Amino acid sequence: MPEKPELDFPRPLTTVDVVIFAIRSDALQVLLVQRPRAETEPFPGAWALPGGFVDIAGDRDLEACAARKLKDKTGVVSPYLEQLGSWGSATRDPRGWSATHAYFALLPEHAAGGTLAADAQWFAVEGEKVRPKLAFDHAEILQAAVQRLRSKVEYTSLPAYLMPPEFTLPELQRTFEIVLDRPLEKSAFRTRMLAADLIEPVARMRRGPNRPAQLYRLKKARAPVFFARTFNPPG
Amino acid sequence: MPEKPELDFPRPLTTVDVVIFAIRSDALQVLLVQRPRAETEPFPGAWALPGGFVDIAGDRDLEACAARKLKDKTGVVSPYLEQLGSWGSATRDPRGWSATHAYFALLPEHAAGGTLAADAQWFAVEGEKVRPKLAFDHAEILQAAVQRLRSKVEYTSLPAYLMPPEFTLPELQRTFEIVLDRPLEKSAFRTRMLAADLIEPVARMRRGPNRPAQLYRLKKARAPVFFARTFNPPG
DNA sequence: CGAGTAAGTGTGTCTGAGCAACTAAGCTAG
DNA sequence: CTAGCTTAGTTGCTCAGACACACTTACTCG
Repeated sequence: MPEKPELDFPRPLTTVDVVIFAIRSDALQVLLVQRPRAETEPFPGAWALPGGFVDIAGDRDLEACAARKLKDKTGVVSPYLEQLGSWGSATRDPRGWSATHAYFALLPEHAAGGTLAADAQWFAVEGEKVRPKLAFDHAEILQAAVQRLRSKVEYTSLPAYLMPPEFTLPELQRTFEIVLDRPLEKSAFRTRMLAADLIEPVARMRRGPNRPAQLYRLKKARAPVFFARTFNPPG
Repeated sequence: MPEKPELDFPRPLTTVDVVIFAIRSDALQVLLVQRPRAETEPFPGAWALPGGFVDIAGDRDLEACAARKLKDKTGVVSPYLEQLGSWGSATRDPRGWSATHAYFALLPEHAAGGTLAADAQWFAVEGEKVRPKLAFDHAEILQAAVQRLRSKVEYTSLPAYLMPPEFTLPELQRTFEIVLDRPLEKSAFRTRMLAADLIEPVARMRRGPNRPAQLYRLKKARAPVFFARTFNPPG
C-alpha cells in the first residue's frame, strides 16, 4: 500500500472502562479495582473502574473489549452491558492525551457473588459517589453511570437485570427502591410492571417468611419498555 | 520518567465524527462531506460524516474536537452538540483498528444556510438513511443519530434547537412533525410545549398569511425538559 | 362582502396515579 | 392449639392531567 501520511498523526491512548453495578446487602454497589502500586503507574494504589487498553490483536470491537474486562474481573460472561459514553482529553491521564470508552453493566446478585479478581472489591454507591477517591476522571464517569441508571429506571424496567433468574414482585420492587433510593407505591408498581410486559409469571411459587409468592422471570424479548409516567412516592 | 511498557501497545486510530442535522426545505437534512478521490485514501470519492482524527496538539478534549470539525464545515460556533456514542472495531476502517467518537449537532435553518466547506453538502434524511452509500460504518452511525433524535423528541423539546431565535408555535410544531415524520395534535402540542417551560413568549407578533401569531424564543435555561406522555396523531 | 384558512381556546372523556382498605395465607409465641 | 402478627396481592375510590375534537376569532383574498 502507498504511504498514508495522516496515519503518522500521534494517536491518543485508547482505553475501555466498565462501571459494574450489582445489588449486594440491600444496597447499590459498584466494582472497583486497585491500581498497581508501582511508581511507574499513574495513581498507584488508588481505586479505579475496571478497564484498560484496547487489545488490537484480541478485541474484535469495543463491546467485546468491555465484555472481556468484565469477565476478567468477575467471571460473568453475558450480563446487561450498555455503552455509557466516552471521555477524552489531554489532561485526564498523566501519560498523555487519552480517550476512554465507558460501558456500564448490571449484574444479578448471585453472579456478583462469584469469584472476584484479587485486586477487585465491591463498594457501596452513596448518592452518586463512592467512598474512596477514584483515579483519573473515574468519579465523573461513575456519576454519569449512576445518573443514567437512575434516569432509565424512571421509564424502563432495567433493574430487572439486577435480579436472579426468578424473583417475586416485592423483590423486584425492593430493587427498584434501592436503585431509585425512594419508596414506591405497591399497587402502581404492580400495574406498571405488568403493563410493561417485560416479565412473565412462572408456574412455581416461592415460600416466603409468611406466605408463598408468585415467581416471575424476565421475558426473552429484552426490548427496554417505556412507561407512560414516572411514579411518585406515597405520602 | 521510567519506562512504561504498556504504552508501547499499538494504539487504535482515534477519530471524531459529527452528525449535523438541520431542517431545510421542510425536511430533515444531514450534512455530508465527500472523501478525497486520492487512491491512497479509504473510500475515495464516497460521502461520509464530517470528522477526522483527533488533533492531540490542538484539541483540548473530544467535545472541542467535535466543535472544531463542525465549525470547519459550517462556520457555526455554538450549536446544540451532544455525544452520541462510539464505534470501534478492527474492521470498520481498512487502515486498521479504529474507534470513532460520534456526536450529533442540531443547527437552526438560518445557520445551516451559511457558507459551507467546498466538499460539504446537505442531504435529506429518508427514513433513517440517506441516498448515497456512506463510507466506513457511517450509515450505522447516522441511523443511531436519527433514532436518538426521534426518541428524544418524544419526551424532550430538543427540536427547539432547530428553530431560528424567534418562532411561532405552529412553526415549532411543524418542526416536530418533520422530525417525527407524523402529524401532531395542535391543542395537546401547545399544552405540552407551554408546560415544558422551555420557551417563552416574546412581546412582538409575526404577521402570517392569515393572522398575526405569537412569537416565542428558547429560554436561557437549556435543561432538556421531559414530558409525561407521548402525543398521538388525530384521527 | 363572503368564503376560506389558520391561530388560538374550550370541553368532555378516559386513563392512570395515589391512597387506603381489605382478604388471604402462613409464621410464631404463648 | 390458637390468636395475633406479617406480608402478598386485590379492589375501589378520588383526583389530576392529557388527549381528541370542536369551536371561536381574525385575517386574506377574490
